[in-house]
Amino acid sequence: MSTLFDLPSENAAPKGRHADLLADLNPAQREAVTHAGAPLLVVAGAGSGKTRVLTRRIAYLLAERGAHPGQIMAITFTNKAAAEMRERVSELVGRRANAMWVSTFHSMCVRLLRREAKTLGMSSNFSIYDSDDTKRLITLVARDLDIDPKRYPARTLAIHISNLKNELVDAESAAGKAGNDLERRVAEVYAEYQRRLSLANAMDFDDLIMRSVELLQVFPDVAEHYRRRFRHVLVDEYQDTNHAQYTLVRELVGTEPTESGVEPAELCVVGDADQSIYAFRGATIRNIEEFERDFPNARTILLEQNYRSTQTILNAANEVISRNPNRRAKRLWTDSGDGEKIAGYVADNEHDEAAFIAGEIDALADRGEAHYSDVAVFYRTNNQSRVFEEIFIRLGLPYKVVGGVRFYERREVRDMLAYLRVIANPEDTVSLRRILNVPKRGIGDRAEAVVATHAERERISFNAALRDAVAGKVPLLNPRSAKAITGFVELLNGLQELAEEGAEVADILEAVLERTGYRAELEESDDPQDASRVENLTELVTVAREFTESAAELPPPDEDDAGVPEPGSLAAFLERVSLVADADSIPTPDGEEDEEEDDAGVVTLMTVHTAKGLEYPVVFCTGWEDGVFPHMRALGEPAELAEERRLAYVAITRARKRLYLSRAITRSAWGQPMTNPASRFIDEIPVDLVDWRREEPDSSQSSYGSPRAATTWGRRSFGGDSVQTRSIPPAPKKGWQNTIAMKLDVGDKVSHDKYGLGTVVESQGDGPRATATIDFGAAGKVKLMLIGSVPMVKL
DNA sequence: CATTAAGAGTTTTTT
DNA sequence: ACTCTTAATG
Repeated sequence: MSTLFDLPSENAAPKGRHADLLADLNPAQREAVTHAGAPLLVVAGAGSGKTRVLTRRIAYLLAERGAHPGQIMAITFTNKAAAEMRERVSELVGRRANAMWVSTFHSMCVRLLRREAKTLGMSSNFSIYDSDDTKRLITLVARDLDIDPKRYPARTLAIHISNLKNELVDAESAAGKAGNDLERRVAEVYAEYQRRLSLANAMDFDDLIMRSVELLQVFPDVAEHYRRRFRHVLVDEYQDTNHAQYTLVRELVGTEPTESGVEPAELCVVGDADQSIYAFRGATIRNIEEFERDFPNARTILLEQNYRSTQTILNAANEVISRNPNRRAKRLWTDSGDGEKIAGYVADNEHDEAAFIAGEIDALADRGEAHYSDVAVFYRTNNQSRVFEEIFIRLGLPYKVVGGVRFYERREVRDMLAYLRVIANPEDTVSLRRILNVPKRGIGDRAEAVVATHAERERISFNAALRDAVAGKVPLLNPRSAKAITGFVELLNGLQELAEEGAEVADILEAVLERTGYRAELEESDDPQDASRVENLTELVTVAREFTESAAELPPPDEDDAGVPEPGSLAAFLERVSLVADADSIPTPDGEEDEEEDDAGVVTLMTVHTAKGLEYPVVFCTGWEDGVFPHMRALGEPAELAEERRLAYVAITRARKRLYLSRAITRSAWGQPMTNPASRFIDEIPVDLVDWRREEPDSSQSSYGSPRAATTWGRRSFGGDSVQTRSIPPAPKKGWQNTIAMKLDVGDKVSHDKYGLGTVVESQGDGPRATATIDFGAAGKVKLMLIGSVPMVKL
């Protein structure tokens, strides 16, 4: 049916199409779409129609320049962006779009590596380790290498190894370049980590890129094959590429003709250095800044016209970002007018700030000026979401927090995925060790260590060592543990059989949940968290079910996609969940996603990072305080401060019509109230753009000694006017008493709920770090922290 | 081996 | 304040 519909339009006269594709573009956009030949950099300011340019360009390549869809590769950073691009191109060119490679860097590399696994001498069914798996493996490695986990935590080692991989430095060169103790340790761990990854038939996220680069560099014939095929390479969010990704792009398109005369492919990258907010993950704006140097003859097109925000909002954004040094000049403008002023609010504390925002949202909704779904609240760090949640719940404001702990990062989900991964790849040691004793089945640390040592000594995999344990070939193992391991191995065998018989992923999952007793354990528990865990697992089964069902509708795989998993298979499912991070969808302003309740939708709460790429009619930027935003850790580092400023720029430019900026004078952090000055970014916004609804109370007034709240209270008592309510100092919260450390001196007597009566024999420090050593007589001497809810009282 | 207490560390996180 | 990982103890 639909083919009949599609075909004529695809073959329609190019002229008609041509006009359609370019008609509603501005001159710069048009040029970006039609430019041919030399490498092209499109510097696309926020809201300047970047995605439109990319999709039109692809459509134009197909319609006007005789490109075949199979010759097009478009690379993004997120699955969401890839899906959107594919969809929008499909709207323009129909199902021909299926032959294009539109994917994230990582999916693209996985596809490449699975197809070419043989060339690299590996198996194409490798597992993909995410940062959690990576950290676990590094922990194991570091422990085996006797590295002090206090001095070199796995997290630190993982970050360093990741950075090295992003710079395409292998373990050997890392060892050669190591100039201090940390670097030598990192190099040592790096080498062993790689060895263990390969033993587990696994690659981490960074390997996907690095090995792909290696593939193209070491095997010129492979590189040529893909260059011959992909004549057009488009890269989105180019400012977020790291060195490895940059090199990958370079290898893909090539810089000069190959020996057999294949010309470099046509490259088009789109990005905005001002929106680079992932330097902490290895992204380098160098790549976009030096594009013209990297690719001689490159053409650069600047998109400055904005189709999203009011000029007021753009002016604020322009002013803030202009403070960044060494920046290429760029000024966003719009022809849609100034709009309203930015609303500012200075709150006494974070609760006051949240109350103001909730009230404001409520008022906007009442006046019919905005649906809840038009509104977003941004904060710098995830922990700031709590106060908003508290007050939104109290007021019954519908909201959704985006981000935080993601679905696929929840423990129960990861446990289940670990089972699936072991079923698909028994050599996946990290997953295997994760589920070894989950749920508890009597295989403790001791038994695990014995098996691991056996594996190491016999130079066999952990999986093989487990099977040795079953066969009684691990002498140091006590019989009880051996029996437990036998049970576990039999369980796995049964599940593997099920998978080999071709059971659906969802059914395998069900079998795991039943046979392991995982579900039963959660259902028996009376911890309310476990109830939601059961729900998450049910959700996971549903996801798996839908995954298999929708696989049937997928286009047939590429003819030379050997090694790429069968659609709908277990391997395909695992690949999907490894490379797709967000199951939680972000509510959209037009609410096409979940429009369950009334038409008003929900308010969206998220970090500024998460907000990149989104837009909302009404935006609340909260916590604009020095120390919060910009973050304390950025204050002393010019480079980091510049990144914070880009973050601020991203935040401001998300707003279409109304922008609110707020800050709190005091905010509790780490249990202690902190007084923060206004964010320097606020001072960078011209004063005439902001309408301050409330400013900082004049401190000279209150410094006269008489508490200002007390005086105003008495006088206003008859009017019932609540103007002053916000100035009333917040009532001390209950929790405060507990957060202040107990003051104990040597000789003091105490009573502890658990240890009973005791005498302080030593006291160290004060404040939140205070500790005391107390002699409880028969119960012995105990060193206790005095913070928090110590179940102890001073007598 | 499992349960509990102490300790340490808390920015952001597209894959 | 809070959460998670490691140490001590039943």
